[in-house]
Amino acid sequence: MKKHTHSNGTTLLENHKLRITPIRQQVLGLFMGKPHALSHSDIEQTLVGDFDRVTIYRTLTSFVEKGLVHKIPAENGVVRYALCKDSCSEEQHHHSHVHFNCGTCGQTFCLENISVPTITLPQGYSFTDMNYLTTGTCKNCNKQ
Amino acid sequence: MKKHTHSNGTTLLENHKLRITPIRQQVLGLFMGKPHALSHSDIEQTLVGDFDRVTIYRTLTSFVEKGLVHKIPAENGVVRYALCKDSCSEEQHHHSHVHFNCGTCGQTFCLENISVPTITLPQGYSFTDMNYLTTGTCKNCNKQ
DNA sequence: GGTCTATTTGCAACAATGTTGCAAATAATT
DNA sequence: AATTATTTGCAACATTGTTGCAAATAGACC
Repeated sequence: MKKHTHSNGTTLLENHKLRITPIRQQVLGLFMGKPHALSHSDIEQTLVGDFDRVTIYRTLTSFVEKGLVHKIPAENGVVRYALCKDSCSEEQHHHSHVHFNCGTCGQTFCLENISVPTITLPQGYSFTDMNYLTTGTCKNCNKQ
Repeated sequence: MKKHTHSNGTTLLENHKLRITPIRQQVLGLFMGKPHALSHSDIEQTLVGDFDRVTIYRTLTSFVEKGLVHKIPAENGVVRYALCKDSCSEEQHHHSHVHFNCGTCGQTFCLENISVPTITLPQGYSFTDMNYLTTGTCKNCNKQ
């Protein structure tokens, strides 16, 4: 049994000062329905109905700008996006969490419960964000 | 006064079972002459003489395969490459070190002296590699 | 409901990045 | 110098991302 996420998504868009449009609702729905990060082409292939490639790019850009999702670059250069857990806004993103990229299924997950260990930067360096990307085999793929 | 790195580079190529060719010597020379990581387009713009784009891609791929350099994906999806410090080979890469991307000059550095803090993955996940990418302002840019 | 306006979308065109197949050139070996 | 496996250049193509502009539309106001 699947819960209707429509109203949640709409509220989420409103909270982040984004106009409610069909493509935004549908893209946000995809993110809410999947446990892993999505690439532009994932989204392009999954969307129902005819939406322009450019519009998908702009949708993702607006989501990032308003703090709804964050970008995750993979080892091979593929850029994926995942929902920000909470309390991200246009002003402040703080999604310094651990990402895990499975070499078998290729999917990327946010390990929300694991906090990123901090490091001490060398003298002179200042810090704004950090990204901890691990590669290996995920729970599901290890079962088989 | 600049030291000739030609012979060092040649030995390095030989050690990694790579044939000595003009483009490989020159690309390796670029890496040895710069403290920061280089992207494909950095290399394309800097190389002296006419080399094909495709050949540069293949040069970088062979360097990665043989453990001479490693890939570093930046936040925006740009892929850069940097020399492996030492003891990387075709069989084993272990360049789990910290990368720093400066938001001001845009350059990426390997912070060789800082070891990557380890984390405990959730039950069921197995681990092969990790990559710690920090963003901020580098030493040079902070001076100004 | 209808009108207005700023935002969003689709389209076209383009730029950048990365890949593949194949023939010619060349590095290393004999 | 001859041989052979590797590497290079070229052409063609695939994917990914960007920009400008006119048409469509979401939200606000009456």
